[in-house]
Amino acid sequence: MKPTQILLADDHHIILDGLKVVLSNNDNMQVAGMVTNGNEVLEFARKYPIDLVVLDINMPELDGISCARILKKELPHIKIIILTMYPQKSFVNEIVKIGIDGCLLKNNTGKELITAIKRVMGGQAYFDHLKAFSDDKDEVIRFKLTPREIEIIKAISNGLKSEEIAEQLFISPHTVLTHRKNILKKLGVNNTNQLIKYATKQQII
Amino acid sequence: MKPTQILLADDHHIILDGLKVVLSNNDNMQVAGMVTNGNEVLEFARKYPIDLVVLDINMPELDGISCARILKKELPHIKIIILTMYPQKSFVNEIVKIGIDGCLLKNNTGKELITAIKRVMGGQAYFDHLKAFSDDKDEVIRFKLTPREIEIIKAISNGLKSEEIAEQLFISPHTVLTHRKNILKKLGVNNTNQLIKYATKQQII
DNA sequence: AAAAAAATACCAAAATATAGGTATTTTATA
DNA sequence: TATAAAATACCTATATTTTGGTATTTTTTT
Repeated sequence: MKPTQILLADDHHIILDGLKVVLSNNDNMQVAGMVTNGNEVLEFARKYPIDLVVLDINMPELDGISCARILKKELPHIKIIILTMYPQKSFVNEIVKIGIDGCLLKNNTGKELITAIKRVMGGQAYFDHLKAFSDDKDEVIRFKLTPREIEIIKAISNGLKSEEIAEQLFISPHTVLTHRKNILKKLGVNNTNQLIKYATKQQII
Repeated sequence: MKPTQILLADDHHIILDGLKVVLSNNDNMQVAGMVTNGNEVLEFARKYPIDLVVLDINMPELDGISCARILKKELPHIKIIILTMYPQKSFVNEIVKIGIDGCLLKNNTGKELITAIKRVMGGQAYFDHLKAFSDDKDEVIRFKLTPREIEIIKAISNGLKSEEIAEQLFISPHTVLTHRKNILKKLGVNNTNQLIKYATKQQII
């Protein structure tokens, strides 16, 4: 059987190096390429016949999730496994929607990645940390932020005050205040400080 | 020559796995152990004769920097290389003070780690990303936070208000306000929102 | 023991955020 | 084309942070 052609994507070379060696020990898997951002993933996937991509979420230029979305539309036969540092609930929704095949945390052995790849190539989904990722899916959905809200959060985290945000987005300061209220409520946090910590950890910003 | 005995410390197993394989290809280096937090590093180092530790900064229980500090006092012959995700200016000072032997970013090839280890074992320091780490050392020193200030920042990021922080630390609310003022001034940020973003990115919290 | 750094405490005014609402318009989606 | 979701806007009151000061005590370093 032809070995599974795998593309590795992570902006940290040392992780790529590690992953490569881990997978190289396996006869029916071959690392076809290693790239460091989402755009390079697309370029590579359009050019070479790969079977599976291991995608880090946080990459410069084009992040893993956005990349996966494009990839699944353009080349739906390519399997996608997301490899991330932390469980990011904010993405569960997207992950399911896009049709990503597998998800696992970096806090995991190489063996587990191999298991995941095998499972996914066999047509099954692999969400080892399903619990961590979606232990309360409804909650996640309920808390889903709108694009505008994410814009607002980013502005807040940059230290802009409501009035400045309003100017920047050409809307009324009242609207900004409303957004802020909604955001706090959705995320179940009490104030902006908690919001920023949460958003940073969840890598919304 | 006896191979260099190396202890790897990172809270992400997949990185440990990767590092191990990368180093295993080298005859005069041997991975003596792999651990996932600072306390385990200390336990291991007290028990087994290791030559060098590769330390991640961000680990649960006992972080890399604190661990290095203890290690250098207790077992000064052990070389320490810090391996971190981002250049964290806030730590440059500490790194120099503690006498850490090397520093490199995870965004780096395995080859570079091997080079670093060789260099460090040869008695030299290895700060490949010295520039990233300390392109403005004076600034870093000027901006250095006191332990108390870091405590305050953590509390703020948890969403506590000044009064609550005061209660928690058994000090006057006025003192908390003073600390907050000093922190903002030291870090050159305009408000708490910027502070939290900065602190999170720099991984002060 | 002296000097420097860190932690402590207080005052007062101005600026901002938060909490409680209601309500209309625009944009997606079924 | 209905319907739902998102974005918009406003009001009032209270809570909290931020700014600009001064100053003493404790701890650390030289």
